[in-house]
Amino acid sequence: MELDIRKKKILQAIIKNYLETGEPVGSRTISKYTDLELSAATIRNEMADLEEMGYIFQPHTSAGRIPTDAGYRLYVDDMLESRTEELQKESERLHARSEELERREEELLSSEGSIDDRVGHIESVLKDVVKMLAANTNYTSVVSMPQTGRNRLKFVQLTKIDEDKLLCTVVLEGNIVKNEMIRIKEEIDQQMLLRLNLLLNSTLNGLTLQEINFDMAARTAEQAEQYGSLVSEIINHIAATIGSADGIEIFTSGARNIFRYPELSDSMRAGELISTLEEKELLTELMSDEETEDGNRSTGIQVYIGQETSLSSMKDCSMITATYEFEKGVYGKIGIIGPKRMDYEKVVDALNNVTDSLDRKFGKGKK
Amino acid sequence: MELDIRKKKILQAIIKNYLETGEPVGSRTISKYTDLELSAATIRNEMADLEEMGYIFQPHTSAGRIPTDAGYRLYVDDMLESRTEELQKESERLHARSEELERREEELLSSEGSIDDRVGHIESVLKDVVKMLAANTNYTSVVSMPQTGRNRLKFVQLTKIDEDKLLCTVVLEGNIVKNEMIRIKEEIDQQMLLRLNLLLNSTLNGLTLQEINFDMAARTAEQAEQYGSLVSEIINHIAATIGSADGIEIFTSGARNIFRYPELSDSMRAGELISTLEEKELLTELMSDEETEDGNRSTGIQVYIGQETSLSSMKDCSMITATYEFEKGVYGKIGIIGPKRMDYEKVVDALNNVTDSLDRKFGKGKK
DNA sequence: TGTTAGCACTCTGTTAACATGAGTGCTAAC
DNA sequence: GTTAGCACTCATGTTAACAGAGTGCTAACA
Repeated sequence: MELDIRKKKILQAIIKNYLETGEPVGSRTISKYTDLELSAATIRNEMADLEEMGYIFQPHTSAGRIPTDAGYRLYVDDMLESRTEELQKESERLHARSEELERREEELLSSEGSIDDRVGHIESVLKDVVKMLAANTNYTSVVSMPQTGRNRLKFVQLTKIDEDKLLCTVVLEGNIVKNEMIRIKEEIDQQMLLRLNLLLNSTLNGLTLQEINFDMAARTAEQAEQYGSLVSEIINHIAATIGSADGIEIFTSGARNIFRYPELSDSMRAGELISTLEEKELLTELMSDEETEDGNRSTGIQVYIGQETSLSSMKDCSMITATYEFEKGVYGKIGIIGPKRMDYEKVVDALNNVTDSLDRKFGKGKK
Repeated sequence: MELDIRKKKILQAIIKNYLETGEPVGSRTISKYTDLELSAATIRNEMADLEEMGYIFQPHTSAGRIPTDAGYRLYVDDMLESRTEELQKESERLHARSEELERREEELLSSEGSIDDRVGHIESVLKDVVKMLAANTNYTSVVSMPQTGRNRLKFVQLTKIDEDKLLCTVVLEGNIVKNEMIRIKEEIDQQMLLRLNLLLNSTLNGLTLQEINFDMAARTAEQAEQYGSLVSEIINHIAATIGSADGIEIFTSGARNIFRYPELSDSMRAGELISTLEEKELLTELMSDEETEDGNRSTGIQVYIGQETSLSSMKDCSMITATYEFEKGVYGKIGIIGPKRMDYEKVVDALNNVTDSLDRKFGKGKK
């Protein structure tokens, strides 16, 4: 069987209607809803075909039709295609369309000082953005802090805080900073500290977690004379620190929006969803900046429908993510989680706007 | 009317029964449940009295009775009293009783190195603890990072990271560390950086946020000669950093446990609760380490029943918090949120155990 | 005077029967 | 290929009946 234009139009009409109402949609509705001027009976025949092709299904005999994941997929792909075309042709119009949204974002993001304060405040900026996004879309939204690709060490520094405490500051490429307080057994003098700092920096600079191994820790420790054991422990700590930076930090907002959608809000489903949002580890996979080279990568928009996320807790959800650039080569992701019948179009627009703003604010230099 | 022993026993029986079943409890049940050997009719009379006194109420005519907040209060206060007595008399038994619980905690908390790694890992330790607590109690649990009382500045350090970036590391009393990346307009040499560090430390050391005002920023800036404007901006950043440290960091776990309790799990209520758990700001008040000097302060256990939290989202919940000591004088709180009919006794025990473990691990030196 | 048995009354939750309405598939006619 | 008509199915909502649990009250009892 072939998916001709008419079938596609009907499918689109079904989906659009279902997105709006959330109710199974019947042939009569479509007959009136579209400009196809077809009777309900005809539509019924076409719908039977569409069902056979796997794009729609009936929740029970004698109910209207609901899109399947495949149906959504088709719809979304079409939408994304026309969206990117549109984007290329007249990106301004896109902005104008959600003008109000953007105005609010601008307001939120613009607050300049004579020092560029962008780096220190990412966390709060992202929290604000994710909050606003959730409030504007009525879906749950999620953002990940920028992730350094390989987490190369850029700079280490030990500082004496108390007689028995050293502060170990680790800066990774992409200017991710981590601290660790280390308690030491015997006091250490400033002179020695300076030497240790030099030693650590010269040895560890530019290395990734994988490259800091037992062997080199031992060799470095040797050079530190009587502080050998201390140094090797410090290196362990540094490795652990880098490792912990590998865990992506994620913020969520608008979890309660789940309850707006009956298909997600029964105890079981909602509980599972809330869990994954709270524990965040499970979201890591979805929010990590993996390198896929499919067509949509250009706009950075990625759509996961139902099972496509491979998280069982999200089998009734869709998720849309977009990538923003923090520093050159350092990306983070921002996403929206909603019911499968979410307003994909609106969400894609909203995410595009947000990432534009973030890119302007952070990455690609302000306009 | 007087609350004699018999009435108290009946009230206790009602509450105990309600905690177990979650159903309104009737006179017949009590007549059998207690060792008072009274007929249902008698109990009914007493219950009418208890209702008049405001300790119990009927959800509707011809239903059993449910405790009011006042009823719970009475019950909890009695329980806490006997608990602390018991604690003083034979604290070992208490430990033995929840032996299994404690074993798990110990396992979780004990992992020693030759460097004392306690400081760097609080965050992960607390996350583990809160997770375990939620899993063991089947309630939602919450923990706050240690809060420095007044957030005095202990140490500042500027470090050059790139030509145009300084890393500003701020250490507050209680060894809370904060970083901020500052982008500067013109490069600065090491010599000058050293001087700025000295200047900043000598000026700001020991100050709280309140004490860092515009006036002194100006005076300090003067001393920095051509870097005056830079210094005053840096001071602003430092102030902001301290300010942000005032915001308590809170982790939650087991939010989904809300759905175990029907009285919390309808969309409205659950949504509101999830929101306050997600946004955390609202919890700040409850989790901040204010100095009350009521009796229960000794054990650090605090119980909020229903409206007592003053959060409307938690009007159907109870919350129990306990205080743990991180460093001398630096406390954090750990708490449990559940339905009003939660198992107060079990939760108090669990919290006592957890804070004991944390104190042993962090504060009062390992045993 | 405190306690108890008995009884009428109230409210909830469940079940069954029934009507309604939306939607389908199929057939026959256009 | 399209449409009108019709019988059939299924979910939903309403109503009535009924059992069960619990109360308050009264009268009897120790």
